Amino acid sequence: MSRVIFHIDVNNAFLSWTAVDLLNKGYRMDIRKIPSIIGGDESKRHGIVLAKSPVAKKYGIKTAETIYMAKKKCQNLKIFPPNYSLYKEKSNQLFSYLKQFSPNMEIFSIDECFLDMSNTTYLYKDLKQLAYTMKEYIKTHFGFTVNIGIGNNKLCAKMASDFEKPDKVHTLFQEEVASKMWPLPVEDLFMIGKSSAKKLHELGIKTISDLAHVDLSKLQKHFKNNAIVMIRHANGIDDSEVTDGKYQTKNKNISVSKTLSTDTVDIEFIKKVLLQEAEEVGRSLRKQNEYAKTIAITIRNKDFFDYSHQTKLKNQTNETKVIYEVALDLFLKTWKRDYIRNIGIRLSDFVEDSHYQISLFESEEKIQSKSVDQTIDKIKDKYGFDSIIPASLLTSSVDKSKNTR
DNA sequence: TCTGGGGTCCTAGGACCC
DNA sequence: TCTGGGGTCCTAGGACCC
Repeated sequence: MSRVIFHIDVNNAFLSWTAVDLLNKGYRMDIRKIPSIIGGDESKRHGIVLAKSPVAKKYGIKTAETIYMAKKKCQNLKIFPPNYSLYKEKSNQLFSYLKQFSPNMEIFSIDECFLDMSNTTYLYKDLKQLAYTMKEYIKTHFGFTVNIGIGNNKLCAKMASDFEKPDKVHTLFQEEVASKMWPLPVEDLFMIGKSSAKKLHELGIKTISDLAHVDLSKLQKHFKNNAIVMIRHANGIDDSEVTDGKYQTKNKNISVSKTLSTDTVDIEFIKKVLLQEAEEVGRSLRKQNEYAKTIAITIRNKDFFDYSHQTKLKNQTNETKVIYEVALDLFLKTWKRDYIRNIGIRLSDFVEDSHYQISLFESEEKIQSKSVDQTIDKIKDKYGFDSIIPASLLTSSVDKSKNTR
């Protein structure tokens, strides 16, 4: 019994959603029809392209390139700031609509999901027709367009939704792989990024067809175990399941990082940033009721060189104070005294309970610190993240803007 | 010229143990 | 002077995704 999977992908999600919002607010122009982008704030050194209109694409503008470059390619480019809470809202709207069509939906990102339609054939005679119905409903009721890809597995569905955009339904069934997917350049294949594409080209592998027919042992010399997956993908083979939210577990790591307003060696300033970050990751971890065994700090210097350092704790924690102290210690041990552009904290190795040895008694101080966290979390749940700020942050100019994408 | 942020997964290499 | 091998755990760094 072969499976049927849908992949639904919002066209230029951030830009489309901002366009819909502006139109709702009486803005006269549809920014999808002009050269426009959603871009980060250059003054805060977040100056990259987050999304582009089809017209901007015609100018050669690419996602994730610098706004500086994008402006060079198109003089009259219109730039709009991102609005993450709006995007979350639009995303929820879309997913709650789609969920009615199958009990098995996997949310892949804020603007993409998979629907396993395999066991719905008794409900819908013509699944391709159903996809068109969904697409039209979304367009007329929500105001933005999607691409829907249909295939016998997740990979094919995802590749299909990427074919021609926007506002299209495409199929990529097993028997269509050779005609529809093999002619494409190898870098179009899911999970072939810049680095793999470069190596493949050097090996004379230019198309997905080339990759589908390459000798496994030859490829393994360059890609190790990954070669197997690459060749399977090139042949349209993928056994992975659509995993419903109820099986989707909590995050396996939680991280936060901030690009500073200027490159700095000011340790007092860095301490303030670390404290704020410890508060953020600690809170996220407490929210999923887990404790971290590993804490890491990540540093990016002014030359864009990244380095990191991590440590495994004897006793897992989710306390802001402990996270901060460990992170600061790691930082001081690692820092090369170079000018810092970006600093972050990452928590990983989660466990569900806080039980550890030395349980004869917890120190008074520790119990107090825990109850402080609980109190702060409660207040922030009620009044918002910025309602309580550690005293030492009140005088700092740390950028508190958060990215929810 | 200026280059975000938050995830997942994998691998190389060192430490350590038997 | 030449000197095992395997397993496991850990860290750092990289590739990829949106």
